Amino acid sequence: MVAVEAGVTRSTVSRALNGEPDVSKSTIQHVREVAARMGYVPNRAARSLASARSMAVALVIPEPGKLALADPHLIAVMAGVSRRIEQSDYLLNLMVSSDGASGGGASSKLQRYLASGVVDGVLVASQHTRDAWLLHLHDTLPVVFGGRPSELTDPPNYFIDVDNRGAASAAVNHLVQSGRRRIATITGPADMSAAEDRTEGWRDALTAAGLPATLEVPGDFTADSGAEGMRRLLAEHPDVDAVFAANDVMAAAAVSVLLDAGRAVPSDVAVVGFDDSSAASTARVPLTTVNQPSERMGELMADTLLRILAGDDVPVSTVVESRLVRRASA
Amino acid sequence: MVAVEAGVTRSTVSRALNGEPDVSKSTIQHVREVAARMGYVPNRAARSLASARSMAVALVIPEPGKLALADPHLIAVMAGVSRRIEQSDYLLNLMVSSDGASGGGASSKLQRYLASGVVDGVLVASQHTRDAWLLHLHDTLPVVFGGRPSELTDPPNYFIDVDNRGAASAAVNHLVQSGRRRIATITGPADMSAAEDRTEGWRDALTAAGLPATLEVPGDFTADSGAEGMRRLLAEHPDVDAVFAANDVMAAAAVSVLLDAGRAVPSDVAVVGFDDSSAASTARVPLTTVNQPSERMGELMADTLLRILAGDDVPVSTVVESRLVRRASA
DNA sequence: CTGAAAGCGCTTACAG
DNA sequence: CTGAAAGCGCTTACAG
Repeated sequence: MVAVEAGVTRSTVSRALNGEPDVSKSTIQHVREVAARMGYVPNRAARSLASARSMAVALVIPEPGKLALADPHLIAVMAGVSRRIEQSDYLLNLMVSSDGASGGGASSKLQRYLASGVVDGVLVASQHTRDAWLLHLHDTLPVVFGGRPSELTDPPNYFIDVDNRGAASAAVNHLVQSGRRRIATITGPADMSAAEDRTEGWRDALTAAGLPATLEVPGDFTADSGAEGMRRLLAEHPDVDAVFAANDVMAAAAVSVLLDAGRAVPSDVAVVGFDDSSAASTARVPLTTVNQPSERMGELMADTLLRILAGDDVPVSTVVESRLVRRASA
Repeated sequence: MVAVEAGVTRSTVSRALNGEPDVSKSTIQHVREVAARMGYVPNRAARSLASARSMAVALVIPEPGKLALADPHLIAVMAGVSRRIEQSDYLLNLMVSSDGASGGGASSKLQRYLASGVVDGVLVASQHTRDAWLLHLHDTLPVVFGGRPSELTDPPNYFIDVDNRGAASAAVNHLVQSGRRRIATITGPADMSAAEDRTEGWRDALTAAGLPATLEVPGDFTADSGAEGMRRLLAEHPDVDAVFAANDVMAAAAVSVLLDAGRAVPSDVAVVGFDDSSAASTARVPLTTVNQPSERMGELMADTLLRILAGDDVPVSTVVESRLVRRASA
């Protein structure tokens, strides 16, 4: 520590720079001036080692990079997380895991990283049942999930979410109210709670209306799967008159397929999405969709983690408002 | 180090785990087994401190989070970087800086981080002249830029790029060849070399064709600026018959404004974009645009940095191929 | 309010 | 091929 040249010991310098309570104002002032003049920046590794805190948090996205970054909702969550963390003293460590298989290569690489002390806390952007190990990560580190984890654990996991089931039900009910009778759904990946809940909501609304909940085709939140799902619906159920897609990306793709097949949207087939992400407004027919405050949710995730790290008491789950946004597609 | 229980010293454990050359096969095997059984993961801070290497690299995006993550080209670059780094032993540290001002708060926070030894190298996703300090970061750390830096420095900076000027010129020439005569441009931010080069390319093509290069309105790569630019062009030059937008996001927004104004695309006004990002195919009229292999460029950036870190000799600049992709808009 | 000293958990010349 | 020892650059009880 060259800053010893300020005329005090390293201990004092350390304390002054870290703004500890019991240091005289004048010393703090002086030390900081000298440090600034010398362009001194404490070595982070040494600091971590000595203080047992890394002052960094990880944002884990357990999806192959390509997929993760193609989803505008996830991107918005990231933006929110990034914004909130930036305002803190913490550093953001992005970790996109391309594992795929259960506990495969990349995933265990990820596990090793998280166990190596590089971060003080973890944010999980989306979780699949195949990534069950994430559910127990909180035995080691504070963790906050975006979206309800796939399973309830005993010490529960913190999470931020919307009422997926209720919101989906309201969206489908809008279709029912506008006179649709053959309402299909293109689902999200079966191993994610948000997707499952949205399908349940679709079923709820149809059942309540006395309509059959049979037109269900699987998707995985990607545009390709949305297009494929829509094609299949048209082939197998040409009389379909409405589609609830579990996210906007799939809804936008479905709209494209419909238009290309000569079906008018919404007059022939109405389409509702979920997320109200950028995909909703740029779709060929602007989407009626469920607004989910994705960026705000990212901020809340980060904020919750930061508060846990600060030792505050925070609620285990935070459910934010969602609402149906009416545009042209339904 | 609890793994001393393997019957050897810490030194040997360290060497075995790090796969150093001069350790007997049997020892390596044994130590690794014991370590795996005990779930031992070396502390990264201690390792960094002792070895003077962090085994992490930073991806710096000197844009406000909102902006950065709204640009599909940058997202693709990120995906490429992430993919390549994932395959290495390095960790990816994402740093989105919202500074804005010259050397302001967030920017100096960023500078401190980079100086604190958290990373062994830096990737810069996009650079503005206002971020001049980035140009000299290579005095301290290996750095690779995405896109030619705004200024030539003496020890030059490494970068990956496309021939923005040539590609833009070819794109505009396509408009000229198809009979357009009043060809406007909506530019990117004036403080970025890629934007400047694309405007030059537009000018080149018009000059070569003996057409006036006067219809130039400023944009900043955002959808809003593209829409605003298009509105302004329509108001001030209602006879415009083609537009070269410096990126797809602006081009897609321009298409929307044109359609809403009752102009047919491309028959009334042709539109060409740049990037061939996801915005090109999802535009209301699929965009004719300059394909830039964004994800590949991200991979190359990462790969170049990794090779520098490995001590290899690498070329200062790598220019990848771009090509005009014809779709419906021009 | 400030010093002197120990220690965080590894790696790495230096011997052997 | 492996040990013993020093040291990486900080923080933090412990005294005073």
